[in-house]
Formats: sequence, C-alpha cells, structure tokens
Amino acid sequence: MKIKSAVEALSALAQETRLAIFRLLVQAGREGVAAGALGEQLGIPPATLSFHLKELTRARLIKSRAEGRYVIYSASYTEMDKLIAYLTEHCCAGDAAQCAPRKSC
Amino acid sequence: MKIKSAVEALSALAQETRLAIFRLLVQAGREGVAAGALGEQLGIPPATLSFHLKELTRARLIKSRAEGRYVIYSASYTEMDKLIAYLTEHCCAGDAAQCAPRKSC
DNA sequence: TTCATGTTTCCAATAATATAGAAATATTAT
DNA sequence: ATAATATTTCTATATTATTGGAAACATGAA
Repeated sequence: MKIKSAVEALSALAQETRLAIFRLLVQAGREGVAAGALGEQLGIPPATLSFHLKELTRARLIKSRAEGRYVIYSASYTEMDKLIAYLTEHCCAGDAAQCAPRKSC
Repeated sequence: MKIKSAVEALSALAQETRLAIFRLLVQAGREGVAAGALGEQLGIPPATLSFHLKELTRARLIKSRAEGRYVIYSASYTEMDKLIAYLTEHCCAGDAAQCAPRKSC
C-alpha cells in the first residue's frame, strides 16, 4: 500500500458518521446491509448517507452490489487488512518480543 | 475505545505528513526520535512539524519526553493497538474462519 | 553572560470537507 | 401506465484544517 491510498482510507474513516457506517458493515459480514437499512439504523438522511457511502467506496473500504432496487453495501476486509498492515509495518525496531499475535479481523 | 477518540486518532493519521511521522516512529521503537531528526528526515519546516506533532500527541498516538534541549517523540503502541481493535471489533458476523491471526505490531 | 542550537507559538492566507433539502433516477408492484 | 419505494446527484452554506515565516522560548556551551 502506498501512502496516498492509506491517507485516503484513513480520511474516509476519520469522520464519525463514516466510521459508524464502516464498523456496522465490518460487523455485518460479507452478506452486507442495504443503504436504506444503514440510514435507518444510524439516523442519517439519504443525501448525507449517500455522500458518505461514496467516500468510503472511493477509498475502497466498502463495496456495493445492486439487488433489485436495493444497493447492498459490505466491508472490504482485504482493504482493511492492508491498511492495518501499512500502519504496523516494520514496527518496534524489529523487537518481535513486543509483537503479540492478534486476530486478523 | 469510544468513537470520538477513534475519530481523533484516525484524523490525526489521515494526513500525509503526519502518517509519515507516525510510521517512522512506529518503526523506530520505544527509543524514539528527536523532533529535529524527524524534520530533517522528512524535510518538514519546524513550525509545520511542531503543528503535526501536536496533533498526533493530542490524539495520544505519540508521546514525548524531554532530554536536555531535545524533545524525543515515540509511538504509543498501546493506542495503535486500541485503534486497530476498535476497527476490527466483532468483525465478519462472528465467522471466525475468516479471521487469521496477525502480528500485533 | 553571551551565543548557538532545538523546539514551540503566533498569525494570516489558503484550501478542503460536511451537511441536508429538493430534484432526478431507477426499480418493483398494482 | 401510475404509484410507491430506494438511492443518488445537485446545490449552497458553514465549518475546519494546513502551511510556513517570524518571533518567542528553552537549554547547554564558551
């Protein structure tokens, strides 16, 4: 991952509404959630929700698929993992003792 | 971790200069790096560097200690780990099969 | 004390982002 | 075809962040 894409991803997450959306999708799993259901659960008006979903999509953190008149959004776990790997890369001056294993997602 | 602190941390990282500073400190380990050395390695003028270091400090992602006339900055691994845990919390709809272990830092 | 070095604060100009109402678009049901 | 539902685009406004020169503020050395 290059720094520009990392900044894009972090910028996308650095906003309360978008972070809430992303976490909800991370927890929802691959099946995803329809845009309307997201808006309802989080109390976001349609225009605002759409704006934020576009931002998260542009950053590749979420993806969408059409199902009839619904648009289903889901988290991109691979992109999330890439971002985390970028942040933690070559950490701790190579002192592996400080690096306990952690669940991937 | 609460959403407000997560947004603060993500905002702090969502900027090219600050992300470069943070990654450098993550890789430097607990020993840390003096402000001036950071500025020199990254080519950032003092005022700008100081502004960004303050932002990262406010977000608790880095900490500093004085050593003579130097100020030594270092990454806060615990805060980094908290942020990552917050992003990945309850992921994948509980489907552990998708969650491979990964190094913590 | 005086000077050199390292870091932070002050400031003003500039640039980027978030919000949501209203209208437009798309799909499905009657 | 008409109506109902789901989502996005258009638009304007308000808010917040970034930059770096100059000055101020330490600390250590001569």
